[in-house]
Amino acid sequence: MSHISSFPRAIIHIDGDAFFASCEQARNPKLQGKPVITGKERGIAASISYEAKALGITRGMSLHEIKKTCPGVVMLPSDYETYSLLSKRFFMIVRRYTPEVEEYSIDECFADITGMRRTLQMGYPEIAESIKRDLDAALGFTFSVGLGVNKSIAKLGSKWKKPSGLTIIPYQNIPTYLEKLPAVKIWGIGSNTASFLERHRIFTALHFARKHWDWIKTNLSKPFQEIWRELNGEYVFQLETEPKTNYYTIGKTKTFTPPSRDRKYVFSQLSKNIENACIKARRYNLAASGVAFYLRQQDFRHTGLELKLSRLTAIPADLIKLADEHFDEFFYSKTEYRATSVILLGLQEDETAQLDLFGDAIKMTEKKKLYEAVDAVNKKYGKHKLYLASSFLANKYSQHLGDRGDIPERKQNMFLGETKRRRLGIPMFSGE
DNA sequence: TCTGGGGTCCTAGGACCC
DNA sequence: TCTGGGGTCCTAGGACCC
Repeated sequence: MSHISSFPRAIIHIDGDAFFASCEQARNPKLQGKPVITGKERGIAASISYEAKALGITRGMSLHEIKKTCPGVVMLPSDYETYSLLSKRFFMIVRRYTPEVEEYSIDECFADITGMRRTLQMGYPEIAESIKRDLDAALGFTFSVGLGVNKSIAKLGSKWKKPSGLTIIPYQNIPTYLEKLPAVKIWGIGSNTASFLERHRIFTALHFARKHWDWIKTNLSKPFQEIWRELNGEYVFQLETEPKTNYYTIGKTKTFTPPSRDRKYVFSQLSKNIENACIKARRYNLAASGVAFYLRQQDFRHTGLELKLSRLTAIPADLIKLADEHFDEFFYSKTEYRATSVILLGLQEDETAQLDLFGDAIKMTEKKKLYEAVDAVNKKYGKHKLYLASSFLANKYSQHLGDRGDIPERKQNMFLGETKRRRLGIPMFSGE
C-alpha cells in the first residue's frame, strides 16, 4: 500500500555566493571588497568574487589574460581544506532548522522544512529568511536562497537573484518564473537537449512545462520526464540526506605543464594518479573491479584503455603493474601529452573474506596492513610523504630517476580477467 | 568560456539463455 | 534450417551536474 501525501512540500535550496573566493575574503578581511579569484595553481580562474566579476573576469579565464586586463586582481591558490571546513559549518547551521538536509555539493544544499512551521514558530518564507540571515552572519559572506515546492523550483529560486538573493516561489506563481527562464537554464537540461527542444519550438521553461505529457513521454528519456513533472509542481526528486559513503567510480586526473613526450615522466604522472585514487578508495574501504587509464594530448583528445580485473583491488602496485604492461598500447612516443587520468571502476566494499576464493587471502591481508600503515603515516605527516618509486618523477619533478625497482614484486598472475579492451580516439568529455 | 577535476544516471543493443 | 517469444545481464556512450 502506498501513501501518497499530496500536501505541498517546502523545499529550500541554498547556494554560497562565489563560495571559494568568498571563503578567502572571509578568512582575510583585507581582501574584502577587492577582486579575488582562486584557482591560481591551475592557471585559471576557478572561483571569482563579485568584485572580480564586475571587472569582466569569467570562469576559465587564464591568469595571463587576467594580469593583462585587470592587474589589481588578487589571485590565490585553492585551499580545499578551508573551504570544506566552512562548508561543514554551513551545513551545520542549516541542520539547526531541520535534519532533512542534502549536502548537494561543497557550496550548495537542499533542506526540507515541510511541517516545521509549528516547531519553529515561523512561516516558510520566514524560515528561509532566518536561515539566510544566520548563514550570512556566521560565515561572513552571503548566500542565495530559493524556496519552492520541490528541488527544481527551489533551485530555480536560488539562482533567480544573485548574490544574496531570497526568492520565494509559491505554487501559483511558478509559471511566472518559468516564462522568463530559457529552457537551457532548467536544472538538468543542457545544451544538447535544449537544442533538441528548440527544434520543436520550445524555448522557455514554460513552453516545456506546457508541452503535452504524451509528447514528453515519447520524445524524452526518464530524467527529462521527471524534470517536466517537477516544473509542473509535482514533488519527484527526493532529498538524499544520508552522508555519502559509497562511490561507483573514483577518478584522478592531473594536468602537467609543460607537456611531455617523455615516457617515464608521463608514466610517473599516471602512477601518481593511481596512488591518489587508491588512497581515496581505501578511505571508503572500496576496491575496484575494473580500471581505465587515459592520456590527454595537446588537442584534448584522449587515448587509453579499460581493463577488467579478475579480483578486487585498491592497491597501487597492482594497478601500476597493469598500467606498465599495457602502457605502450596507448602511449605514442611521438605525441606530446598534457595530462593523465585513472578511473577506478565497479567499486565495491573491500571484503577481505572474498579473497579466500582466490587462495591468496593471507598475502592480501599482509599487503592491506602495509597500506594501512602507509595511509596512517601519510595522515600523520602530511599527504604523500610515502609513495611508490614509480611516482618518484612526478613527485620530484626530476627527469632522471625513473627506476621502478621498488615496486613490490608479485608472482601470481592476478589479472587473468582482461576481458574487454577499448581503444579510444574520441574526446572523453563532451566538450565538442 | 576552447578546456579543471570529479562525479551520476539512463538507454540501446548485444550476448546469452530457455 | 527457419520461425516464435521472452527474459537477464553487461557495456558503451550520451547527457548533465558542480
